[in-house]
Amino acid sequence: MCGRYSLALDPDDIMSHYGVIVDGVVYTRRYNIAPGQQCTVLLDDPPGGRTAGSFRWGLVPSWAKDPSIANKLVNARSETAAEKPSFRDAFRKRRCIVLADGFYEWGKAMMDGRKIPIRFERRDGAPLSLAGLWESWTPQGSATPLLTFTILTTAANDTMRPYHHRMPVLLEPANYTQWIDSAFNNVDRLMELTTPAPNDLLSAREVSTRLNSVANDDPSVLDPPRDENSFL
DNA sequence: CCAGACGTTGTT
DNA sequence: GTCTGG
DNA sequence: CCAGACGTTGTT
DNA sequence: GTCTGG
Repeated sequence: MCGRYSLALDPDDIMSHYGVIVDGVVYTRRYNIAPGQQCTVLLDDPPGGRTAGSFRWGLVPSWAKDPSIANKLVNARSETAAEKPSFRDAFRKRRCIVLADGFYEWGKAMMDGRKIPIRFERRDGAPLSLAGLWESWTPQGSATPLLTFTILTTAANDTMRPYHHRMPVLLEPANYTQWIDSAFNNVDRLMELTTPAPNDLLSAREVSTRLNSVANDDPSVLDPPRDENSFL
C-alpha cells in the first residue's frame, strides 16, 4: 500500500503550510511519483529546525551491504516499525514528513487487464503529510551517503477499505513538530500518531490509466479514466 | 559458536 | 514466477 | 505501485 | 548492527 503519490503544490503554499522554503534542488511539481525516485521530505535538520531535503524512496538500513534491499522497504508497518531491525533506530531518531497532495491505489484488473487507479486527496484541499522514516547509508569506500526513506502504513479507514486494507499514515499539522523531532522518542506517543486518519478526511476518485506507467508524469494523469468501450 | 536474515504488499 | 527500473 | 525484463556469444 | 536458528 502506498506505492505511488503526487506532489504538485505551489511553492508558496508549501512555505505557508510547512514554513520551509523549497528550491529546485529539493522540489519540482510531480504527478506520478514512484519508489526509487528522489522525493521531497521534511526533517529536523538541524535538530530543532525544519528543512526540506531530497531523499530516495526505498529505505536502505545503515547495515545493508547492498542498496537493492530498498526495493522491499518502500513501506513500513507502523504497528511493528519500532521493533523491526530495519526500522527501529529510524523510528526513534529519524522520522520525516513526506510532502504530498494525493496518493494512488489500484483496484482489481478489468477484463481487458487494465487496472484503474484511484486518487485519494484531502477533502479540505490541504497538503497531505505522509509519515516517513529516513536513513543515511554510505557504500563501502564512498564518501557520499545515500539518503533514503520509507512511508509508514496503518489500517485502512472507511474511505480506503473498499480499495485496500492498508493506508499511509497521515499527520495533522498540530503533530508535525513532534513527529520530526529527533530528540523525542516516546514510542507510545509516536505510535498514537500512526493511527488511521478520520473517515471524513479523504476523497476518492478514479483517474487515468496513463498513471500506471511511471513515464507519464504530467497533469493529464489526473483526468478521469477513458471509457473502456471507447475506441477514442 | 557461525550463518543468515533483517520487509511489505497481495495472493493463495 | 520474480526481480529490476522508474 | 506498475511495466517490462528475464541470456550468451561474438561481431559491429 | 543485532537477532534468530541451528
